[in-house]
Amino acid sequence: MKLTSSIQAFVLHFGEMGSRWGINRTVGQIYALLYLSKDPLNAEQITDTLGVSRSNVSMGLKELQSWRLVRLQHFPGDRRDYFSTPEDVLEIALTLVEERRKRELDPTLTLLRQTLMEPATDQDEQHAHERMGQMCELMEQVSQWSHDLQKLSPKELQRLLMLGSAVPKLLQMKDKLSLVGARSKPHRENSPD
Amino acid sequence: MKLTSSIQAFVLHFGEMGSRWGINRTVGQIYALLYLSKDPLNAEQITDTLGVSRSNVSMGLKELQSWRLVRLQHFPGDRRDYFSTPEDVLEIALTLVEERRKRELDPTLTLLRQTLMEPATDQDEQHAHERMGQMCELMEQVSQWSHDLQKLSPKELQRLLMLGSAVPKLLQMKDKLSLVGARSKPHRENSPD
DNA sequence: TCGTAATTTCAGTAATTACTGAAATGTATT
DNA sequence: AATACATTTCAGTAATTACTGAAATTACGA
Repeated sequence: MKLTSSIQAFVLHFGEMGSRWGINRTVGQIYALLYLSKDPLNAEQITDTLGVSRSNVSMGLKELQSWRLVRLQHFPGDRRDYFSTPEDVLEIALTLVEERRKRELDPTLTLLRQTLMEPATDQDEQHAHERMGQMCELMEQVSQWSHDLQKLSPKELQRLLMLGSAVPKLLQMKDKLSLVGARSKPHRENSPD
Repeated sequence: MKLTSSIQAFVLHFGEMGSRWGINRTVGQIYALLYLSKDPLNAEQITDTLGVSRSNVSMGLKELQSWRLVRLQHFPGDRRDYFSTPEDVLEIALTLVEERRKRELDPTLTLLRQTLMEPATDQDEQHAHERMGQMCELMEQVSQWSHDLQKLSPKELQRLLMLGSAVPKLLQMKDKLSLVGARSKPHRENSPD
């Protein structure tokens, strides 16, 4: 793929942002390239375009696959692997949310749950456990949000995104309506599926 | 501060997760310690507890301040700096969302807006610009969400968190209501402030 | 303004992470 | 089963990031 100046700028930028996003430069650049490319690319094409080693591209593609951010496909009469990104940016974002939850939240959630099983032994630990409990509760909720997001249809997601700060207004509306057929405080506002 | 086994486990865990969260081990450990501590701590106490160099703690605290994740305070008759984290985990989470937006989204958004000002020169670039446009739009929306979140009261935030997958149901409700006093499709569902 | 305590800076070094090239492994074709 | 092509693995090296200790700076009280 030809690197016009604006495409190159984007690719280099993704390389630089990589470290902030928890991936390395090459992985960032590979992703940027695949994201912009009209057609799927094979490893050799990526190698040539980016000017990095073939093995580096191989490792980068494996990493991107572990994030479920690229798709592997084949063409008849060609046994090389071709890679592409999903068309839909919302789908991409959803994958990103899910994978970051797994990597950045779940391990801590596991530790917190384990730790909170044991009773606190002294004063300091008492307080520490309270704090861990608060963090745990919040992380559970965020984690649940992430799971719930995955279930939404693209349409619903798109609407949710556009809502923005209008959400609290919706909540107010809901309150007014609830006054009619009111039940006593439910712990969680989801009705069980 | 005494490191009981569960406190130590938490501190070490935060150190290890640091690299995934975009901070280094020491910064993670310092934060964990401050988060769990009942009272504010000064740099020397942190140094002693973690067994790292005084200068490392100094740099770590600066980093945490740049994230706005710790607060500096003083006690009468003591000129050392004492650090603590906010009580409210929701407030902490909000700060985190805001700072990550600044660091992980805004630079890319800036690049995309700049790039999309220029017209595409050829076929490949044409397609690339369309893709950049899609990404830009999505990032604008996510960025706006982040901004909007900052404006919510703790109460509203708490309710929003508990909503989870019930949000689409709310959307449906809204649709039904909107049928009454319906306007023609607004581009964004927020009413301007 | 001098002395002392606290903090920051920074050059040097340690530790970690990223990348390369060569060799090994896998896979389809003849 | 031999060949050709594609991909992966991995040891060695390069590059980056993290950490330390000493020196410099800052802030305050005498």
